[in-house]
Amino acid sequence: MFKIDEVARETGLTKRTIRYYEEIGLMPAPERSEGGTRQYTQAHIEHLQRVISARDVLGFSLQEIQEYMGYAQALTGQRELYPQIREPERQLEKLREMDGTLEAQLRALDEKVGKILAMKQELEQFRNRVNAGIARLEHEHLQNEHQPETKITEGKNS
Amino acid sequence: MFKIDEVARETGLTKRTIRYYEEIGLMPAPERSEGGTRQYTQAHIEHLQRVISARDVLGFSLQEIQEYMGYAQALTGQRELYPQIREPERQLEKLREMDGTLEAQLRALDEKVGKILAMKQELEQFRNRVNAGIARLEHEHLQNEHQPETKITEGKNS
DNA sequence: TCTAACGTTGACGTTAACGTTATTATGATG
DNA sequence: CATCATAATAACGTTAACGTCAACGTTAGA
Repeated sequence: MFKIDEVARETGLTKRTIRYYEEIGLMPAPERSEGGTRQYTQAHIEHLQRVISARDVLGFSLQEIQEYMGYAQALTGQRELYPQIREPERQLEKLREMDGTLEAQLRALDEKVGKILAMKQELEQFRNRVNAGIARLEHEHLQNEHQPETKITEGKNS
Repeated sequence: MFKIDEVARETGLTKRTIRYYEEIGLMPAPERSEGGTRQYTQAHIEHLQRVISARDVLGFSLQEIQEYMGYAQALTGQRELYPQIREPERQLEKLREMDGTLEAQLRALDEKVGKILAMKQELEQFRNRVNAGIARLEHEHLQNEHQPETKITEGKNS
């Protein structure tokens, strides 16, 4: 059982942010002590780390993360796969819908990876040009150190 | 030469956003007609597409994109590699600094790719579980369709 | 038990990234 | 050259994602 300050240190979030994520439903509300103090579990910390990952890495808005986390929660078993649905036909429908959503999300991730790799290539190309410039300047610098006087003293006398 | 509305259609940005990006220095200010109308070139469009990519794919803030675009601009030749610096020693220093920054950016991109792939794996795992659930339900459904009457009519007569 | 440190709940403030509206000027077209 | 769709500037509005501050309750340790 952790208090909010420890969770903040573990995750790097501020206490305000942690409460805010609970407020907007991005986090399951933790149990409270008799006095009202929030008591977090390890699962809460891991949940927050997923949220951070989605936020920072994918650049998702917190709204988008809510959808994504719906599946992540199910994945970690914090929530049942098909909760209170009794009729098997509705269950099947729901599962097929989830499969479709997941497929779309996976495709989106592939696309992102592709674009990042493209940017990487551009940056690498550019870095090569920079390195070529460095090499050239270093070469010129060497020239100037090995025969510097010749040009300067030239045409003075003789 | 494009007017702002064509640029908007090409890039998918609104006119407001295009002007805003110019305002905060995220875009080189285009030439103006005598009357003051902005006249964009193909280079401007490509520039904007890079900005969009960095914004959407990497989730960068516009501030962060400014730094990134410093290099991207040099890459497309819209800006010289080492502009008005005359002293070769300062040039070398500058180039080495750029190389360092680029290396850091490349590492950051690698890290992002890694995290995305990790998320992909989790989603794929979860999708497998969903598909297993679908298969199970479909199987049960078949059972119910092949021998439905037997149970219902059973015990009626005979 | 008392107190210092921490927690909670409002409530208002802030910043980035635009949207929207109004007013006025521009430019292609019949 | 008249006009009608566009463009520009200015200014205020909006939303997400928190920060900050005040007032008050809780908790753990001397």
